[in-house]
Amino acid sequence: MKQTPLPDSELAIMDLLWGNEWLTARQIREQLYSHSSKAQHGTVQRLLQRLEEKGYIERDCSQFVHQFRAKVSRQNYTGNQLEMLASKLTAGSFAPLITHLVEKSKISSDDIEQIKAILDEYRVAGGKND
Amino acid sequence: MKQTPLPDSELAIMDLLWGNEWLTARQIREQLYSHSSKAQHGTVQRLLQRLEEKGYIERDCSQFVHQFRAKVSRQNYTGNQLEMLASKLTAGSFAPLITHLVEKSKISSDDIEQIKAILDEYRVAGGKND
DNA sequence: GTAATGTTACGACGTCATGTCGTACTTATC
DNA sequence: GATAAGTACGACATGACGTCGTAACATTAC
Repeated sequence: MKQTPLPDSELAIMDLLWGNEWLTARQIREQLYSHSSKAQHGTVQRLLQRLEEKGYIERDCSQFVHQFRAKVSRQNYTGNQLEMLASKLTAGSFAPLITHLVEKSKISSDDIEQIKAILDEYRVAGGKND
Repeated sequence: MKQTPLPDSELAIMDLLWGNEWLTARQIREQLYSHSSKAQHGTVQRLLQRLEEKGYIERDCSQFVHQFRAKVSRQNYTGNQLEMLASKLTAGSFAPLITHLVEKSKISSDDIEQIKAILDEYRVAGGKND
């Protein structure tokens, strides 16, 4: 499944769906466009439709009022985007990125500890391959 | 300096400039458009112009034939893109990204060792906070 | 010096993604 | 049946991208 980057408007919807499963179009609209009480009904419907076409969400049509739920998890999406970025910019190697980020202090100490823990755990649990 | 993501055509040029400093428009054109011997002169010029406007490259106009060089390093650009991705998708934290990559074995063992080394060195040397 | 060649500068355009709305149709409620 | 709420989707304005063409200019060859 080719995961093209999502435009902001669609990502906003995914954000909601990643936080609550089974939302209706109305619920989404009320959270994203609560202000202007115009006809943005169509807008949300359109975005949902596009997200469905792309395979990012699924729809329960069993009721008259459809329900929507994320089909691709945030982790999955985020990971894929990261991968694409890395393969596009650094031939797939991440070490240079991390180096840069660490040097620029862009990674918080918290994050560093967490990442170290992750890597350690991997070594213990996973062992090597390739 | 706001680093918007570069379109593919401009990224291709950056790729060249990240590998060789001071290229001329002609050299770039010959590597990117060697085939169709049409009038893509203008294309490369245009792209170079846009890259310059965005601050990604600089131009030496002292000679009639201008020379171009990357002003933003690959590391810098890549790091920024990664940052933007993280802030957009994971509230700025990198740990989830790394987790995903490790779990999917997208990071090579080599990379893991390198990253661990980087983080260790940081802890010893830097000891920052924020 | 004039013509021919190579170069820069940039306006313009077709195409496509994005965000948006409007309208037509469908189902539920009364 | 009439009204309200919802879905389906065509349409459009805007802007980014990749591209070219042409005008203006410097350099080289005659």
